[in-house]
Amino acid sequence: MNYNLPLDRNFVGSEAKIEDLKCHPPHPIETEHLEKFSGQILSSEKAQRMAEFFSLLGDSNRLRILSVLARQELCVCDLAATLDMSESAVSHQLRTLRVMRLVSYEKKGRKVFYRLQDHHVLKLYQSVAEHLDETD
Amino acid sequence: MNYNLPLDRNFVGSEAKIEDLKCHPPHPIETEHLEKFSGQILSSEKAQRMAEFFSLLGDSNRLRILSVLARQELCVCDLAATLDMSESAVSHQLRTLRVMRLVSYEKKGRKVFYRLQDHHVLKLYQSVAEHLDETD
DNA sequence: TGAATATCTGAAAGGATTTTCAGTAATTAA
DNA sequence: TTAATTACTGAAAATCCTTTCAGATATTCA
Repeated sequence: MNYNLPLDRNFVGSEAKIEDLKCHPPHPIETEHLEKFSGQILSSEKAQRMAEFFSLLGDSNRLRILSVLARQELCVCDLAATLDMSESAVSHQLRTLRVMRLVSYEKKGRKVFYRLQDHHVLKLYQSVAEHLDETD
Repeated sequence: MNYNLPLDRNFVGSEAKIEDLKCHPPHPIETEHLEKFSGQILSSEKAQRMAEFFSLLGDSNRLRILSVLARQELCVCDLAATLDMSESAVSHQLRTLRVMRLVSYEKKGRKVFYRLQDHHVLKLYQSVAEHLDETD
């Protein structure tokens, strides 16, 4: 991703109630403001857990794995062949998805079949897919 | 396995070819199934765009920035003070959020006030927050 | 039994991302 | 006008992630 859009520095400033928020001297006024809703700011701990969840879906190969498993359960080697990934890479990603309880598995002979476990992600997936369709 | 969700338009794909599958012996039953769905796998291009979107939410500091902006617009230095981040780090993150059109900004004097632009993310945000509350 | 297959694993390589650092520019205050 | 404040930026440092590589184990097949 390349984010190289310059900020528009010729922005026409509008009249504002700057007295509401002043950074200096060290935030006497807005500190009160911030305290008012500080109890509603996402805690670092919860932010971390949410970020981990979103990050799970933040990899194209993991998304493709999930999209295939949404259709049918598959063994590792079929997943690898279907997605054109190495079996080792697929296995590593499946472990991540396994640990985070997004997929479950069942061993059959020397193969291991994986399937979706968390159907909640499908709704997120669909929601974002539609969103991207809209804004394109 | 079909979970009966209208996902078909999300699966624009051509990557699954039965002859690519290399499990030995190839599974007769699964192979038939795969053929049925082979045109519906998430394409690499779309997977990439979806992954970029999810990755945006896959950082705890970006999530905390969004959670604060969900309550009120704020300038960079107040964001930095509130979130205990350097102003530079906040500025870098705001740029990515800006480029991806999740926030907009307005310059007032020497301050730049940021606010949420894409309220779609709030729904995703709340959805995952609730999900994590459930499963804890 | 020995060979082939399927999967998993840790470590290292190779990338990508995030923060810090140092500097610049614009605006305001003294 | 000069100093202070606010925000942005590129480059480097520090982190984090993903894949490859080189085995290891278990299962099936001939």
